[in-house]
Amino acid sequence: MSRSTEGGSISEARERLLNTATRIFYTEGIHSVGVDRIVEEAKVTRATLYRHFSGKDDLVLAYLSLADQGIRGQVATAVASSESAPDQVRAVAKSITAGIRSPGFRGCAFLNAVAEYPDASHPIHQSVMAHREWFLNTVTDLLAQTGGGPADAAGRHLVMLRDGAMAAGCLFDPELISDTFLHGVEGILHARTA
Amino acid sequence: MSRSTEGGSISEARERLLNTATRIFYTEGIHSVGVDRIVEEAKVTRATLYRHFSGKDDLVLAYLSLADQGIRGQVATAVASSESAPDQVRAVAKSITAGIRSPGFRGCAFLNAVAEYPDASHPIHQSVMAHREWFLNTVTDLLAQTGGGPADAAGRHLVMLRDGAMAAGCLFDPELISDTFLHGVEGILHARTA
DNA sequence: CCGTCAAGACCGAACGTTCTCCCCTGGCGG
DNA sequence: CCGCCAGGGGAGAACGTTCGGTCTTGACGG
Repeated sequence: MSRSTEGGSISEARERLLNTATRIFYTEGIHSVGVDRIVEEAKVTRATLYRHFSGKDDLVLAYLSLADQGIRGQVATAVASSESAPDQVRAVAKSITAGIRSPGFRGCAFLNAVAEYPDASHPIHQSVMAHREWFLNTVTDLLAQTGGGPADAAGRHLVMLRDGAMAAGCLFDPELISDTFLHGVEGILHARTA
Repeated sequence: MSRSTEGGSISEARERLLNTATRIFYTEGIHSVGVDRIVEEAKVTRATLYRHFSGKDDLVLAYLSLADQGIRGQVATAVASSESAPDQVRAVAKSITAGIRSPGFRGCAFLNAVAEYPDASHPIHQSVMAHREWFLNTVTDLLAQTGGGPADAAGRHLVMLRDGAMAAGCLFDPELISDTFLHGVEGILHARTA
């Protein structure tokens, strides 16, 4: 476990910092927590934080980048789990509801972040936009493979449903939200394969 | 214009304060703006703010209450504009897309606020929840009047679509979002009246 | 020797909040 | 008519705390 070979540029303190920041930013928001909290709970000093990140914004960017990687992996796993395009869409939808049902779910990290950074020129806002663009393209491509012509409208429909499910998933019964979402996805699929 | 009779308990400074707070909180978020900004742009002094509100949180609550009143009025107008239940749902949906299309749209004031106040015990969080409960009940009642049995699932579906449309409306082309949303609403209606 | 980290002092600025002082206006009693 | 005063509002200083960020010192280990 202490094997830090292979490149070796990975700092253990940096990892603790990023994990702590991820947990706190996700559950409590960004503007409302100061670097003191993160530094304290990560058991590092301020100097260590600023040695690894250029500032708080950079830490937030790293947090979102980590979340982005996680979701991309999750989608890739879901797509790899099925053969047919419709089932791949269903698998992606199921992975979303799995997140909504999981304890500690606090909504979409990206939607939450963009609510705190409305300025479109801000790097954090742009990071959110980039993630959303990737996700829209990914599900649109997936839907296109189900046949039934251009999937742009269906892709937007699916993303809209996902955004609503993610936003409400921590404000309402997660089971009902998940059921409603999956039902809506089946509707989108049915409209294309019918 | 200076006629301030009739009760006269309405303070002109308070109104300026609340309007300014509404504009700034909605467009820039809550935690990221200080009372100094609001006080300055409302052309009042800090003392005046604290004479009318018990603190910043109270001002935020008043902002959300104002937004709540606005939306309730908007829904009431939409419902009154049509005779049949399906057309009333369409009218409500159109009023939502009108908001999304309007310049300066920054998403749902309540979803944005709750992203900054994840703590369920916080009064601001609870204020958002109360608004959302009212909205869900309202659209569920409306859908129930279209016939087709219990409308709980349809109501949740509609709210989910609305949440997604409001969340993405300021992150993507508002016209495409509006079209996608209205198309989804027609789908919900079609499933009930078919 | 050099990079990493702990520990903590320190900075200027902004935070939410409270304070005092004074002006202005309107109502009321003498 | 006049004097008084209560109260809303403006102006601004100041409160103590926290913010994000920098700096120093010294211990440890490759």
